Amino acid sequence: MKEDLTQASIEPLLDYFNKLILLNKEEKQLVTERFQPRLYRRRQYVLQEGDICKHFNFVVRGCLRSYITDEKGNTHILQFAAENWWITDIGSFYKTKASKLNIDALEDTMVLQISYDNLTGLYDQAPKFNQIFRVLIENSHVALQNRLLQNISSSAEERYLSFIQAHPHLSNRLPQTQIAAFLGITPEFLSRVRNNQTKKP
Amino acid sequence: MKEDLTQASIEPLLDYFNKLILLNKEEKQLVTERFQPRLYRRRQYVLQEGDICKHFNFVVRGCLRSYITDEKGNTHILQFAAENWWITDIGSFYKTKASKLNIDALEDTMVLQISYDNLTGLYDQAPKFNQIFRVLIENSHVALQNRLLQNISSSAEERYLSFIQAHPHLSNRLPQTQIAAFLGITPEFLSRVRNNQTKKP
DNA sequence: ACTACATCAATACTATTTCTTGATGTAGTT
DNA sequence: AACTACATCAAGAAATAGTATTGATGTAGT
Repeated sequence: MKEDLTQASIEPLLDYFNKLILLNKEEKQLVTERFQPRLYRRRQYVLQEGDICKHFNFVVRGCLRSYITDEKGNTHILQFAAENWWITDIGSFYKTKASKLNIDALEDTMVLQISYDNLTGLYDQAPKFNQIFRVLIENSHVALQNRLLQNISSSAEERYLSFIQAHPHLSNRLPQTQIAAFLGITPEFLSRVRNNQTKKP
Repeated sequence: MKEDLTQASIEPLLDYFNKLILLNKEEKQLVTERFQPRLYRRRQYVLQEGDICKHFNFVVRGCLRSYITDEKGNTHILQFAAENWWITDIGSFYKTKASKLNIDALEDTMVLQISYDNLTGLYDQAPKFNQIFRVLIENSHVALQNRLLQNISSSAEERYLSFIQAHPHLSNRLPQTQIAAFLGITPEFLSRVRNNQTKKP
């Protein structure tokens, strides 16, 4: 399964913005100028704990994840970002402070990324992007809140079910180890949960 | 083969320096403060062509390589850096100019790295390090010169033999593709050279 | 005691990376 | 024209790494 990742198309990003708010030609041009394509290979870091997050990343192709590693060495996944998703450490990015998160690639991944300076420049040149990025951050916020609510109120099985409902494409694309780390259970237990599921209905 | 790369020990670096010139307690403390541990995963870039090389890197565990890619897309390896070796683009680092080299990780690799500012600070606080880094750069220079001489004067087979003599541990640790890229031949031809060798003696 | 999970270890599978080999080609000697 | 020292391409084999499954056993909270 070889795919050409070298050609980064800006189209998916323009489409994404266009669905939120219609862009004119100049605005599309600005986006094209200020976003940079970049390839991250599987297992490669996009951001490492302790570093300052320098980019807002839009995934064109592939899949990234953000996570923390606890004292015991267990990793806890905050977010997956596959095609047409955003991922960054917003706190670190806007406040220019050290991040507590790691972001890395689960697959070879092409992103379109924008630096802080380029983003503030974009805001100045086309204030409309303030609104776009506000909406975008709102969306992330809502997703995060749902996830937290899920997490504190449901069993592993329920969380698994709502995960496959919310991300049907991811559930059979990502390794179960990753899904387990997202759900907060062991891969072994996830294996058993899945096994039960297939027997039930 | 699981290894703990999360714990970066400063010991190998202190040992390394100590073998060149004895350090006192304060100097060891300075080293500890000014060098940062950092993990690079296999295939991850430490430095990319066009970027400015920001660090002097000492490999604690793992292996890095520096290389260029030519117009045809072939990679030519300048240097491998395994345990207790240094790797950086000295020109880019000291002159703060864009590098022509790439440096990346062949294995998951823990380095201790020092930034330009921290290094000049170290020179100021403990002038002894001027001498240490001079020696260190001399060593690199000699290695480079030998490599060049080898390269312009020997056949692939001879270069291979002197490589395994100079780096016996690397010759069966690195993939042959990498060694071939270092020797300047194709992996296929290296395979045949090796085959001939085993038949001969 | 029962539920909902964890931990450890062994085994089986799958995918990816690396190595080898054969066939064929070429540029520069002899 | 033949020979040497390499390259290129393609296919398959071998080695390694990553992933999934299962059984046995453990534990904290109801």
